[in-house]
Amino acid sequence: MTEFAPPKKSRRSSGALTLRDVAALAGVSPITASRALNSPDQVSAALLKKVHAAVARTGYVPNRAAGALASSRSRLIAAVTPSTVMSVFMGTIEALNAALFDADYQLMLGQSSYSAAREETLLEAIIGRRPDGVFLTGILPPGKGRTMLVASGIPVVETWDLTPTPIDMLIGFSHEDIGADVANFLAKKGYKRFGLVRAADARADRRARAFKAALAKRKLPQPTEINVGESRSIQSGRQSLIKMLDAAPNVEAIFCSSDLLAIGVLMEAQARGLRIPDDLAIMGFGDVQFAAEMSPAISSVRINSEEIGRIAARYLIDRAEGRVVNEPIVNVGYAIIERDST
Amino acid sequence: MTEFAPPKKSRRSSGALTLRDVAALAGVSPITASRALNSPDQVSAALLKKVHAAVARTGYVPNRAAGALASSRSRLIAAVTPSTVMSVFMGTIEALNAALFDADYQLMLGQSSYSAAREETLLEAIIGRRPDGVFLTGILPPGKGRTMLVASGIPVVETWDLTPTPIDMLIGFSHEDIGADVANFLAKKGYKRFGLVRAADARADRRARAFKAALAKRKLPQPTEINVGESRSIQSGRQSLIKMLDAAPNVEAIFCSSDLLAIGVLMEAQARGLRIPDDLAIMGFGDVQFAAEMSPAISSVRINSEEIGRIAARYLIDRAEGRVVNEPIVNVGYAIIERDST
DNA sequence: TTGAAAGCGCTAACAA
DNA sequence: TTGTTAGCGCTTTCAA
Repeated sequence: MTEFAPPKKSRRSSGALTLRDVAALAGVSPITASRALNSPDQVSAALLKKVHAAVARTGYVPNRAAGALASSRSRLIAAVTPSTVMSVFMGTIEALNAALFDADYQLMLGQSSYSAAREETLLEAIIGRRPDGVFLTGILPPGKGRTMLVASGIPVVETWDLTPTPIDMLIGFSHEDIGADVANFLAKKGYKRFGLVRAADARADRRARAFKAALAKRKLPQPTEINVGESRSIQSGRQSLIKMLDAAPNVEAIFCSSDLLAIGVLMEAQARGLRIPDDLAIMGFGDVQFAAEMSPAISSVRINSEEIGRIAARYLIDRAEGRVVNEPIVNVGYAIIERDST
Repeated sequence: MTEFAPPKKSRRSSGALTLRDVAALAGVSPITASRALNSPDQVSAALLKKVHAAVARTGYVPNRAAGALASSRSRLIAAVTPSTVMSVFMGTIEALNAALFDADYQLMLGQSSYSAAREETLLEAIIGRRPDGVFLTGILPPGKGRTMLVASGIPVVETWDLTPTPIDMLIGFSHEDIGADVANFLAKKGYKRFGLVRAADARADRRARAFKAALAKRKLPQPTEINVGESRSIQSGRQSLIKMLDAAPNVEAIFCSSDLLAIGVLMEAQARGLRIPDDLAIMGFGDVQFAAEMSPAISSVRINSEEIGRIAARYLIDRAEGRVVNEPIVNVGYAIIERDST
């Protein structure tokens, strides 16, 4: 038995290569190997080269769970999104993920659910990973989940909405302003009888309320409202128009809470031979790619969802690295995009 | 100074509550507290109650990074997906995530890119987290990334394709069979002049090749092919039809590599007054929700993308918990859904 | 610039 | 059933 026998792994070891092995191979101490990988400017060129050679030879990949434990920095960001396959939120998540990746952070994904209990479980699972930041789609209402998150001290960004009482940082826009602006926009075009086709979510609710208030202010009649519940499909848009025409045959302009619903309304209108926008005007929300690609192209409210993701990434990274975020509340605004359907 | 002074945290401590604190509060040893939380049946009812009370009182959330390090089990699954916002892959990821959540696993998301270097960086970042499993959208070609993944020993599922040489587990279907089946399906309907509108990806490529081979076998003329590159929008579908009609004015049936392209082709055809399917038949791929909701409804190839996610979750969890997966290669198949466009 | 010692918060292994 | 001890693989702290 020589002194050069391969290191005996203890019974508990996972058997994988460790920094200690690489350091031994390079003839340096583990801490020097660590520095060579994490802060190379603190290590002399000669040792740096030796360590890199050892890493290349062995294919060593540092264990970040160990690093996270020792340094209290996980380089992990958790995002919570609603579970809607084709939702407008995907653009945000992709932009967020791309920016995080460039800064060597990882994204953990959690799907929020409508059950409060599951939501708490999700938040607890997230906090258990000790992420350096949490991205929330929407704002988190008071409750046990919010309390836990606040208590954890983890930096949080809430998004897609505005509130005077955010947990921490906030990147969004005003749904009230949108509702009012759309009402005024349509009223100025001369429409007088309005319809609302909307999903059952809190943000759509606030847009709807502001829409109605703006009409009232103009002494215009209140809109006929069709609530499609949780569903957000083209199909439910079609059915909504059927119901709408039943309840209000002479409706002139419909504001939909998503582009998908707007497309459904458009298709049903076309199937019935209604001319768009002469017989019926349609306004969507979200401005997803194919709203513009329909014919006639659908007018919509554009949200810069990628920008929300990019700013969120920057803020979360800044906070993770101890920097102060000067403008923790950002209103990214929106734009009414007028196309052929209004 | 009494013996009951609050525990002094060392300078290195993150300051957060630890299992040790909870154990002290409950009057038990840390390992008993650990067992109370992880394997409650090994602990007496009396101590269990005490520990739970202490947890509830303090709001303690275990640090899973520490747990992962000690147990070599991260309860983390990494998924690699292409970065296409509205892709058909989202259904798979959502199903995967939902199933993992129910089993108390977390999902880490990585976006694959077209650059091999970035792909390696991504894989290295993933391996660094020591996930208990890796989900890959598609199959990983030979290269450094694949070598690293194999060397890591982490269970892997490749998906959405079939190959005789998977890294480990495989859940997919045959793109060759689809190409041939679609060709035969359309040929049997009497179409004779074909078109192919397709994105530049390997799987679409194999469907296209099989499509052509099947036509050749039937002594039918080869299709006119329009390659849209990376783009997958409705807009590029529309433009493809313009080019197609330019190159082959009397094309009768077009097979598109995605439903989005098919919708574009459909819209452009309608704009030109072509009757569907009399003047032109259209077949999509993916069978996303709105293919069925267009009018005319678009025929497509249905893939059960949720099932892929569910099976992948089950397999990965089985392997993470030391169980053997008996059928590591699964062909989930597909179905040609005939609607109004063919 | 380099290293030794100690410890991050948890669990495996062993013993009582 | 409960506890003691000794790590998991890394980084912080302090000293040379």
